[in-house]
Amino acid sequence: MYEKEQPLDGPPLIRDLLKEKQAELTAAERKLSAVLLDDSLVAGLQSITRLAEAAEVSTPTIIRLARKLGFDGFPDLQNAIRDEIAARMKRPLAKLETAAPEGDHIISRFTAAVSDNINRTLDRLDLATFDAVAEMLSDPARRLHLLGGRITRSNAHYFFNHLQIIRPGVLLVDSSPSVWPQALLDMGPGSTLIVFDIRRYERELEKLAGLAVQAGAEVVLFTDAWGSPIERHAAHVFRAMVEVPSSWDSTLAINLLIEALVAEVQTRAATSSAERISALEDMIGASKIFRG
Amino acid sequence: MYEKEQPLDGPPLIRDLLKEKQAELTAAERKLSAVLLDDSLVAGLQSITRLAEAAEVSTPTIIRLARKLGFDGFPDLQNAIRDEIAARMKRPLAKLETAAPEGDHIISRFTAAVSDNINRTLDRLDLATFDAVAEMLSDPARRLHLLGGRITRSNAHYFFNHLQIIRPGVLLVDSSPSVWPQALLDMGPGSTLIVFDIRRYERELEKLAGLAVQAGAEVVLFTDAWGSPIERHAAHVFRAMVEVPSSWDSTLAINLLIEALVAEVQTRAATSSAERISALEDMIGASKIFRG
DNA sequence: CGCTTTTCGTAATCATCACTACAGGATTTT
DNA sequence: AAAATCCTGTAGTGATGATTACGAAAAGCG
Repeated sequence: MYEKEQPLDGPPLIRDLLKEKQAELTAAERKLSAVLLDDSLVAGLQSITRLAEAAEVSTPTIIRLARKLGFDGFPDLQNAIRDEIAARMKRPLAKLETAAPEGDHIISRFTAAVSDNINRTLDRLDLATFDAVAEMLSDPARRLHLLGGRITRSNAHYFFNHLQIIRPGVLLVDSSPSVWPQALLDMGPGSTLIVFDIRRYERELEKLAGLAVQAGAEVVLFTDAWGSPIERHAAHVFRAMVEVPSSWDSTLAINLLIEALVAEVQTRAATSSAERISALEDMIGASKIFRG
Repeated sequence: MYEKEQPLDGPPLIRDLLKEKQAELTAAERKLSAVLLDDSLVAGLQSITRLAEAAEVSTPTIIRLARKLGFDGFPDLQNAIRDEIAARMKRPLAKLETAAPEGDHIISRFTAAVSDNINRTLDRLDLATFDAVAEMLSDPARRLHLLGGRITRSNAHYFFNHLQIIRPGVLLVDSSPSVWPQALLDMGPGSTLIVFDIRRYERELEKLAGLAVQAGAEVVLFTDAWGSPIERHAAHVFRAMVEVPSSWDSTLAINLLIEALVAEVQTRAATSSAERISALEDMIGASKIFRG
């Protein structure tokens, strides 16, 4: 009659059980595990048939997973889930916090900040700018040059990586300024220079951007909330929030913009890029290097 | 498949339904109602037989109560209870709400997906793994090798970029497999190989990871929800959700993990890395290249 | 490239469940 | 106090659920 208050480490939480055994799970089991974890296990309270449909696996798979976790069968697992949820409902707040990291763990504070950054970045985002840039990047006649700073080099590279596959005429500007003069030769009218410059703005970048504009190129700038000096040269500017509880800035909001742009450009250039991609995959499939 | 988000006052809460009808309930029904209310309705998720036992009433009583509340039968009531509990369990984490969540604009749909990815990635994240890896990466005696695949190369580079500044002994493995044999020479005990491998898993990466383990290195893997074959070699695994409305996968959740790790490693290695950073900044300040 | 092993779903079987019909018993009404 | 009404549980039935056995397909291995 009396419910025993569980010591913190009493019954193993199914959540943790799932995470722990994750490695030994098969593909289908992992799919199921994902569905369970998604809704804080609530999905596991349905009948085995419904759960199977929801997870797109067969009912035996569910039973096998239950057994793997150490339960007798599905009903046994279901009881455990109910108990766990009941326990969590007792102290709604206290228990939830352990589950969803709300503590002082960095990952929590960090995510909160990132979430905030993304929201604010999107609030400030001008959809017209987004569309205009997407349009510009989709024009196969245009030549695209990507340039990043010390930290944002990776972002430029990431963008380059995708654009290069989707369309022709994409170039990654080398990071060492000594070769920039040559790169400038290619930037004339019909060229777009995509620059990344967040705080601890780099003079050299602005210099190059200015010269590119003089040469007739258009500049698209990704910067932070405060705005890099390159803004004056830029035809289009994206301002992203970058502050997080770290000594470093977060470029996640910038990456979000990049990924969204890639998706959009991909869509617009669908036909031609489809060919490029399949051609590329053929090439990759053909060359099986390092097959010792 | 997809749970529709209920408007705040959409479905009448069963709790309230019960209180409302309390007056018209019979003795046995009231006994049942009490049991239900006790455990925040969780008791109602058992089979009708068990619930009957728990409430010390008969099964027909349960059905009659369900009907009185306006439900078709017991399963119908049970579904409502599950939905209600699911709603209450919804992640307390800050929801990333776009300014225009309703628009079909890609950026909206994209952000929604990313937000979901991040939440689900964190749900699955094992904090112990995070801490263990942070600890490992903070050990200045360890040698760190970073390796990415076709797409994830940029992520590896981003991680490398930061780690390199924070601590000594960080290496980025070249992307061309032809030079991997040399790289392998450096990977012995005391080395950590950090691999990124998301779907369209690359055989070559697994090959290298396997050899690295044989040589005595430890492997840390960043992969997607399905799990790269490298998992078997890995001492620590991070699984991130990567699906977005795009032909491409999103590595944002992976980047979040990376940034959080950087923040943590930075903190742990605070003293020594502070020196490194200021030394680096001095160097950057001193060499004013490209100042035409 | 063929073999073995593992994984996964289909289909058949068995158990349990939700529900209905009915009747004993309590409560109320006249 | 007798009759009618309402409440409640027992028992039985159809339906759904959980489980097992088996075979196809995929993955791993030599």
